[in-house]
Amino acid sequence: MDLIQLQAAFTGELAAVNRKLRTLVDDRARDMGLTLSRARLLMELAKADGPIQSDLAGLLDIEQPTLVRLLDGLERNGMIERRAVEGDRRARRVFLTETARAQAQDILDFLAELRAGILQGISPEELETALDVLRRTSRNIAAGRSAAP
Amino acid sequence: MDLIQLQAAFTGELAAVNRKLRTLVDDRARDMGLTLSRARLLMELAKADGPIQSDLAGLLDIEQPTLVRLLDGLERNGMIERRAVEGDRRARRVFLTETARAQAQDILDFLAELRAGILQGISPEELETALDVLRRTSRNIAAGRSAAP
DNA sequence: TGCCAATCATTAGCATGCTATCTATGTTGG
DNA sequence: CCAACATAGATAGCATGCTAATGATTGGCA
Repeated sequence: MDLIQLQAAFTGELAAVNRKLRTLVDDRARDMGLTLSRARLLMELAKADGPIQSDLAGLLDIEQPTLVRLLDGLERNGMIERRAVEGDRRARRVFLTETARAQAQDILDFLAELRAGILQGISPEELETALDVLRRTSRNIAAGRSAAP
Repeated sequence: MDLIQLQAAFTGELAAVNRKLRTLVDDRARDMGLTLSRARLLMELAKADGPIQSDLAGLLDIEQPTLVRLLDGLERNGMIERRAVEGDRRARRVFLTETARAQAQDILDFLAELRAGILQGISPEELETALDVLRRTSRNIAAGRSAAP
């Protein structure tokens, strides 16, 4: 396989794994009222509760409108709440509700188990290399975006 | 970094790269009337023209309804056409139009160049390892899905 | 001080994923 | 032979991504 084909195979497989991963999580976590994106958001709040929405979007690396809809869903589910910020009437802080806080550890455990399952048989060294490749790809994409706007 | 954290970082970065990649392609290819998904479809047809829709969905590893909408869009753009199959009135074959066929090589070149750009500085060995990790992850997910339905 | 640009959240509208269902057609076994 | 099952495509409806545009505040500078 030459480099061109290898690169094509890599990007193709990247997209495929992503679709499968999302489908798997959405399927497995439906009972908990979760999806992959929602779980990521809750994990972030479990680490640091109470960010304002624009900071949270930055942490999750998604755009604000995407976050707004995620929050709308989680708020309807009673898993998060938005609270006013004193001193800035534009902004709102996001907090886990008590219910969600009680579930948070279960969700984290569930996700860790799921990850261990789908990555079983892959050595730490291989994983480290793959992670490094992904990170450099991320940086290359970011550089390419800003270079030719 | 212990294994648990490594696994979490890997799946997180996987999702992030995917989002960025899709955004990049959608941005860069807009002029050509393309998105990442549409380009994948056209590439497949450039390799082998005229599959019936369900086979094409299998090749692209997406579900039939997803394919139907992709085809609807490409058909509106005049890039593909659906033709009746003699001997089976349920099925339809998908072909590139002449216009799209003329563009196909440009699109393939464009994508190859884009891939080379975002993967620059990554050695074939690293890429091979990363690809292998992705493929094994895919298989693990597939196995997990069928194991506990 | 008072206006204008930046910031925060939201809404609207498009593109892709998915599952669940529907219609039409084909195939097969009793 | 025809009823039941299988297969092809399409439709509906949900969840997430995005960009563009709106509305409400805020803050800074002439």
